[in-house]
Amino acid sequence: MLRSMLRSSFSSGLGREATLSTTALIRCLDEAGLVGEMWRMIQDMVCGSCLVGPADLSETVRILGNATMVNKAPSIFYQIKGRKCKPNCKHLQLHNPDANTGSALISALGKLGRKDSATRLFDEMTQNGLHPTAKVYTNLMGIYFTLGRVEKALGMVQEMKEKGCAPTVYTHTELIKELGKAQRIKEAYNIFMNVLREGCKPDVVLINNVINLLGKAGRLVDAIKLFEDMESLHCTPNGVTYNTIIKALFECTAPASEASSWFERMKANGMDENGFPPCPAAYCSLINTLGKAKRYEAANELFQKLKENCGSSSARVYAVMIKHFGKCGRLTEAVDLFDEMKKLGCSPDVYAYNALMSGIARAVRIDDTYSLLRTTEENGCVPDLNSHNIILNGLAGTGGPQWAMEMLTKMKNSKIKPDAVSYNTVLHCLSRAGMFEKAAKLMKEMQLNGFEYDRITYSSILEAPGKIDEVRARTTL
DNA sequence: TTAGGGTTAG
Repeated sequence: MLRSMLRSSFSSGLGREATLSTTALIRCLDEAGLVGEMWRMIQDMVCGSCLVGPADLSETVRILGNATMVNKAPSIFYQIKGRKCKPNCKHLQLHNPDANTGSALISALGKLGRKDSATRLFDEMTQNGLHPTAKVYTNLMGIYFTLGRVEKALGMVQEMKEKGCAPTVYTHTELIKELGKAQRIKEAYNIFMNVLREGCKPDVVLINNVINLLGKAGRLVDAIKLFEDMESLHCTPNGVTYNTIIKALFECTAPASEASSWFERMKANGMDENGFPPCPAAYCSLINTLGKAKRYEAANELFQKLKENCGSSSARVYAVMIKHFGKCGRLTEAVDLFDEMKKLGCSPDVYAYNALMSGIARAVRIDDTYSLLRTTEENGCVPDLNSHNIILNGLAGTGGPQWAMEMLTKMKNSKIKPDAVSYNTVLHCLSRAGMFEKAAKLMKEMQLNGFEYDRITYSSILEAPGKIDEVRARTTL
């Protein structure tokens, strides 16, 4: 019924009004989640005879870009532009809707991974006399960063300034975040200081980003100083700010008391009222950081708190906790958690299975590991390369070089090919057994298959002989 | 459009 209603509305009018109503209907279909209907409607619009204006085109591309149909957006853009929009383009080019279309399309192309098309479209837009908005510049800058073209990205900021387009807080945030990722911490921090000096008002997201990169670089003092400065910058710290600081404290191996005093401070600021931290992602990150620091009890406490506050947990955080329980030998608790997640209707994914499997393999229960691998498959979860490496490691531990080599051969003949981790695992096992010739041969093979030796490769083969001597020394005593 | 989530080997 809806479809016929839409159809009649579409065919009843001619020209601009009809198109406008079509766009409105497309928007409705999008909001209602009727993706199939929406797509048919758009195709009707494209194939029909009425003119599609830049505003409609812009809106359509935007909807497609935001919906899961991002890959359809460019083709629609070019179809309409080529067939219908052209006659109007000359005088419409300087209109905002066309700039918006280009902006939406650049964003869609970026999401699609078609970065070269995005940059080309940008050039096309500027050559046609369109003035890109700050949003477009920021978007394109992000694209250059992901392409690893840092200087070109920085050039975008320069260019926008020269063209009289003022960078926004989004631009600064993106710029500082990306420079941080590229390990150019000092530069990022200087840019932030310049932003302040130039009188641009930072917001809490920008500051959180700066705190985050300072913490990651081990500049804890600067990170905390910035936190203290927030009040004078008229920014109120939120849950993410506190989490970022606390995470930085853990990563810089600050004393536990210092981290808990920040927890208390956060609670005192009312962050606990609405369920702290504000979202499970923060918990997950903190739990993992605590586990890595071998502070398993603290990790478990936080995990329990997450369940209390959010009612349920995601498979991701379960996998993290299961992994850490397995690592510290608390296998029973790992298994209990695995059962608990199933009972609560949170079906384990390959990460959860791998986490449990590695715990079981660590406890040298290779048969159980195998049976878990089968269960993984039965539950529609496809074991991946990591699952195989976990089994390989278990086999190497219990059955020695022979089992390890057998499994490696099996992997080479199967769909899931061994990677550097697989080779390192077997190399370690061979060296431990004193089979250095075989190890040397395997290293050659590893290199031939395109895997470089890394720190772990060397430590695997070099530490093992030392251990053999230890064993010999003990037995001759 | 902007911050924060998990895999294996030593």
